[in-house]
Amino acid sequence: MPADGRLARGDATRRLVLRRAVDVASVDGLEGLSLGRLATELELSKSGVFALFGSKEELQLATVEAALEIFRSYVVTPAAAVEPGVPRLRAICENWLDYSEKRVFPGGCFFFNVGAEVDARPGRVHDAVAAASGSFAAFIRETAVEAVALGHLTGDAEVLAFELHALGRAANADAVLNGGTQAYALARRAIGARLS
Amino acid sequence: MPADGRLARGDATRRLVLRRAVDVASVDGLEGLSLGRLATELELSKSGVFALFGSKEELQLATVEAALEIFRSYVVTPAAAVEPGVPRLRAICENWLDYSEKRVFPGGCFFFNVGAEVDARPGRVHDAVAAASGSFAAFIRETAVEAVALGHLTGDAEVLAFELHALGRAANADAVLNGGTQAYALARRAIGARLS
DNA sequence: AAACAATACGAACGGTCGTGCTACATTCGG
DNA sequence: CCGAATGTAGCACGACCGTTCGTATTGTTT
Repeated sequence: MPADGRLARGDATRRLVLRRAVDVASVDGLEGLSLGRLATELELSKSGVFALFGSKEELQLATVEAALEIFRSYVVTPAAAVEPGVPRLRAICENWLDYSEKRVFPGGCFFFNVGAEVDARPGRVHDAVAAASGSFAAFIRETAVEAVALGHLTGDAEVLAFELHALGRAANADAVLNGGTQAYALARRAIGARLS
Repeated sequence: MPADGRLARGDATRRLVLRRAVDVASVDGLEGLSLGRLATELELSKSGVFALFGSKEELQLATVEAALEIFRSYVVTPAAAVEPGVPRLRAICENWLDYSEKRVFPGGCFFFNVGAEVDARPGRVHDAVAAASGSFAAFIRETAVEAVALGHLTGDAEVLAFELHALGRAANADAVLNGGTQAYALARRAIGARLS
């Protein structure tokens, strides 16, 4: 069962496809993903890629899942290892800004772009993206609540979490749309003021 | 020249098409706009719609222009009539949140969705969207600078403008993606704290 | 060794896309 | 009133889409 060469090979191709898929989707959206394009770029057959996922929607869902794993490994997991309260809050914001600025995905934050794409369209893809986005928002919120409980901060933790999340996303949006890094500097100043 | 029945008819059809186009694009994006779909929904011929714009890119540019006019009439123009400084800043934020919440465009803020779609793709459409978005950001920034100059507020006007813009967009994003109006309430609380 | 499962392929399907070309009313300027 | 300009329709095109099918290959299981 573990030493199954077929599954191993299939998984390797799957990973290859998904690595490309998340990059494509971060620029052209999940609708801009096309089986033919992926197959051509990776020198695979279109039907082979299709067979790997079963349908375009399944490919989209797998792409969201793959992007979530990358996002977690860059932003959430390292921040979760930092001591609770304001230090962890700072880590979340800084990791996220870095993740956006370094273009872990070439189109900027994957979930920002894809979220805006599917926000007004019902379906399983929408739900998957909303769940991923919501779980990150919850992580910020819980950390903010903790920071207040620990006496690191005063005020409304929910509003603070909303503000921090908003500032990061705005920096990503402005930087990707207009180029330059000025937006990140503005966000860092605003976040710093909120967490001092 | 003014009493040109042909041009009048052409303009009327053009307006008809664009009104639908902005609604479609706010949900499905500028790439989701298709000549065939617009023609079918409006009971026109595909080639007729095509001839009206000359190319899909021209249709997209005209759609952005039409959306900008609607945006201005709802948000910018009424706010520009309010006395400068903090009152005008409040008006901008409140008009914008209303514009998003009332779903002037069915997919939420047109420029938020379309901006995320074209942000990482070069071209004339990208430039048009970036210019529109930038001019609104500049309007907020100038109003914030004025508010500081008038002594209504202290602090960094650029950062403040960035924060206000960020809070509005985040409210739009969360509300459209997850439903409900809680995000607007959070944004209003945060904006109120920033402008008191 | 035989039966089976999974990868990957090439070819083809019906459909939609953007884009031309042609044709025909309608309405204009002279 | 006539020729030109214009709005709109019909039709066909090549390209690409997601999907299906048949098939060769390869690894696993019994």
